[in-house]
Amino acid sequence: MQYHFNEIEAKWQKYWAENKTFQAVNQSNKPKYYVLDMFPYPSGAGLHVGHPLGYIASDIYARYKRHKGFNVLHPQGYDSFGLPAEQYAIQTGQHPAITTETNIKTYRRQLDQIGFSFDWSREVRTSDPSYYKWTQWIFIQLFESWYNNDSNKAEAIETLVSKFASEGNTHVNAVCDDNIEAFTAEQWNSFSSEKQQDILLQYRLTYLAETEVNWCPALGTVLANDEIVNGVSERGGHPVIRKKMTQWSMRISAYAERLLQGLDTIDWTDSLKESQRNWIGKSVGASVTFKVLSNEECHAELVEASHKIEVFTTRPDTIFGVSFMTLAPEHELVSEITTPEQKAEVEAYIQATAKRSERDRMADVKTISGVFTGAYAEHPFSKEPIPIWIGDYVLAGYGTGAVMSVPCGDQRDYDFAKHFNIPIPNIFEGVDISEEAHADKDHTIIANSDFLNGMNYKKATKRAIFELEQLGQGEGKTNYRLRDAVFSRQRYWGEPFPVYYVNGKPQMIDKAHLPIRLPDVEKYLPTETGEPPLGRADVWAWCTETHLVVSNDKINNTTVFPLELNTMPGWAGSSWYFFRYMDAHNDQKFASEDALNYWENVDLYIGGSEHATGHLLYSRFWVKFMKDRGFVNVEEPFKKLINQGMILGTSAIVYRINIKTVDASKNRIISDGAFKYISVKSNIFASYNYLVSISNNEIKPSSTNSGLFFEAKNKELIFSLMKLFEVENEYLEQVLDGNCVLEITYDPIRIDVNNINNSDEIIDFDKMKLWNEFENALFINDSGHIEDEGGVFTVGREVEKMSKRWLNVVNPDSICEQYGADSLRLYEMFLGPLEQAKPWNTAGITGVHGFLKKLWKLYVGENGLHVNDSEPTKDNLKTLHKTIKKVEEDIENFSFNTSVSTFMIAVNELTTQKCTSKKVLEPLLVLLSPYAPHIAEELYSQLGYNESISTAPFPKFDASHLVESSKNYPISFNGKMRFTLELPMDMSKDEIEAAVMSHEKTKAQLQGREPKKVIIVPGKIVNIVE
RNA sequence: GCUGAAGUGGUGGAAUUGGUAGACACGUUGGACUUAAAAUCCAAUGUCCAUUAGGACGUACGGGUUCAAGUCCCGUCUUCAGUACCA
Repeated sequence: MQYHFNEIEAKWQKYWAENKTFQAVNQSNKPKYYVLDMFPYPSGAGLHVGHPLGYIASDIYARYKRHKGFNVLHPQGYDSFGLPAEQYAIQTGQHPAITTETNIKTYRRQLDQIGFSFDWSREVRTSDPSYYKWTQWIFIQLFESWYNNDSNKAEAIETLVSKFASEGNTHVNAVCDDNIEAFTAEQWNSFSSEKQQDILLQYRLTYLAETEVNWCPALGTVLANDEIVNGVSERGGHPVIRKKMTQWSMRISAYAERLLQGLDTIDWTDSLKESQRNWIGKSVGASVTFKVLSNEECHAELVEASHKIEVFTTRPDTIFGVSFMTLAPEHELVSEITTPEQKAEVEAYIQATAKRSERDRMADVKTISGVFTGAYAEHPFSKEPIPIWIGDYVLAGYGTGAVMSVPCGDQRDYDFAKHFNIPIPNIFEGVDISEEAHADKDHTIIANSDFLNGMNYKKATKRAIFELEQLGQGEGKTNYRLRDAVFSRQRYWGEPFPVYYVNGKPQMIDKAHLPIRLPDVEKYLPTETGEPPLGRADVWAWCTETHLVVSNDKINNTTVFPLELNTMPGWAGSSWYFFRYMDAHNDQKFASEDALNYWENVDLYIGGSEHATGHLLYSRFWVKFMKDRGFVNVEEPFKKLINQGMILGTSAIVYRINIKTVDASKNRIISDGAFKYISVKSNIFASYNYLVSISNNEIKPSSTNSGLFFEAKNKELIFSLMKLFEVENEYLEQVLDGNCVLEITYDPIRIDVNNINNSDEIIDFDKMKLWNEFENALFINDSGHIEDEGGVFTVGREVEKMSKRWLNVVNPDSICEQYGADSLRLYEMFLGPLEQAKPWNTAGITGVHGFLKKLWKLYVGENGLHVNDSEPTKDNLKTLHKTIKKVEEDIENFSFNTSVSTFMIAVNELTTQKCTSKKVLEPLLVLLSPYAPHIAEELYSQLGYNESISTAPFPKFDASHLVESSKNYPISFNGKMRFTLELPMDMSKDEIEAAVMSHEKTKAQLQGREPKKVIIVPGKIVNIVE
């Protein structure tokens, strides 16, 4: 009986589906374990072999945990709102829901054929109204919450309202908008409802705010920074302008500190935690207020009270080193403080910066630019006037958009000061600042700084803040880089907001009436007036009497009101989906309390590192919010997280050859295509091996750049090349005379990797000729013959990102068909460490496939099963238990590549041992089952079981089988291993030394010399030092 | 620049605690079986020197610690990823 993987795999996939083998239950005596893959977007292109890598790893772990006696939740679903479906809809008019449905079907088929142990009964889709109903519900909860800094958590907005009503807002310690007016309880109670709503909006965790965005009028949409290249849209090259728009925002900044602290409680990689830390960007320092001196006279008595510049600094200890101030060109005070003499220059500078995109400004770090405003600020302590400059190295969006410049301690300030000849006072004891700024704060003593003299960074900072507070001109402050997150998208294919507007004030629709379904539109583009696509919907108004979405023409602004036209961003649905899997069909709650209490949070989360600062930060924010409001009882969504590395493609390259004769100075081309073949045929392609061989292995053609490959100088070679290319005689003579040079250049051309065999050779030339480029082409094969096709033709290879563009995409469908899902699963793991990026090369899969065949043969012979009840030998048990130990350790460490090797070694050994014992071969199947579940199930059933192998207990490791009686000692001389010696394990050090020293090879090695020292580590090594 | 990861045969990679570097595979070469091919099986395969015995070199580079270094320490270089005028 042979190993018919296709039949076996189809059979077990059907069995698992019919028997609901992997359905998780919400009540169990077993301990729970929750394994989750990052939410996939079902793209139209389907899966390539890179996609399932993480799924295979998590599946192995999930299956392993089932063998270990856990109740495992391992669900899967789709983050099915998103741009590609919308783009497709814009182009074709096809409703995105239809495209999405089709794509999901393809995805599901591809996932099923790989044999994942997903519990599909819990599938969720973000675009399903029964799901986004709860996304809308959470949005409303955020709207109805504020962040209380005193209790350090989010609270219901009612608690804020009652505070306002009883004591006004002056004692409220909340995370809110800047520049909020103070009011008393009486004032609050006398405010109109509209005014009250306006005020509350400044406190809510989701709020409407004016945000500056990159608006592209031609596309009618907002673009992300990386969608803009050189100030125009990447797609289409349309101009982009900065525009203020009213959009929903999320007050994630309220959670900055908790998001930072929480990182210490979770088991994520350092690099991931580090990028979240960077993103949150906490800096501790002080805010300092500088008074602006009046324009007329720079005397302290004439300080104009109305103009103050607030700055944030991490180095209040260096405040006596301030020699100028710099404002961002966009800073609102710039126009007010600029003196008439400087006005023209300042305005020109502001205009020039406005033209540069934010990205350009950031990319260009070298150019120092700025303008003096003519105004001066007063130093809070020395009362000296300080010139105020503007410069585009100060960003409007960070801190207060203004800095106190301390050139001696900050390199950018230093460069600026040098460039504009501003004094650079030195306030560090014994430090030379003639060449560059001195940023070190740990080993530096402050000098020339009045009351800070002689203090170190820590002391001086404390004192400076204290003194600033005394003056009322500053205080200690912690600043975060993390900005509130914009939550509105001018798109169609996303969650609609449950929001309508009364007199322009947002109102939440009552939770009882959710979901608010996405309306139909006849086109998926923005409206002519620049409104989002939902502006095209005819039925998109809210009736407060019937609680229904009604036709727009019923809008009367008394009972029927317009609905929100934006939709939610992609991260809305993905920020909480892991809770929905716990209770996917609940229509009363997003998940029942019982389910939430049982499953808690995700134990193991696997996905790509591209979500480091998006999804993984936002979902942590939402979970913390939901915890605060008592909806869930966990503080973090993902306990352990692993980033799988990208699988890269191995592109196949052929070299298009150009032959020219040029004059000896190489300036003038004498002939370009003066060859018979070129005049007849369009293209000549050379094989990699040919190109390497004619250059005597000196040149390896680059796969990415075209260029001069070869210059023929050698007469013999010239002859052979001319013969090969049938160069016309007139040139032949000139080349031989040395008047001309034969020059060969090449262009690398990628061809489909699926047309390459295991030895990097082209399989099918006819298939290739379907591409224009290769039609009628000629091929110089490895042996140097020009042929229409055929011969051995080796391609060059280059590792690059797997993408259609490079023709290096390998589809798992064809792998499964040719080698089976178990081979695919094993090979993906075998490629290398999970976290590392590594190239895919289909050629190698024969190795793991051969292993599976060998495994099969260990159990099944030509006449059926040859496993029996014979007692295992000592060797059998040794092999088994060493495999158990290694595989278990590997799985716990997510080192799946090494366990595949371990399986290979085990099967090689057991085959050599001719093992037929069920007592060894059965546990081996359980070990293998997480990796290659189909073959494991099949052989397990052939051993006589009617149940699935999926919950068979994981074999117990017994160390007694690994105890060795002897050890093959490496005998080293001065650390170099010379020979090995088999010695009993129970020998003492002295006995070992005696045995080694008396050995003839030792004597030969020493040649009579007396060793200085003999190092013996029993059970490990012997080292003789001469 | 900063942060993180990494650098080992022709290739993917192994060596988890400092203790026989290159496991396990791919590829290559030779052989068996076959009319032939495929499949399968066997053997060799880091580089160099040597007929053999054996020897020298070898984990990006330069130092160091140690009886012993891919592994630890110092310095340098390179690659990849993320991030960036963050005050």
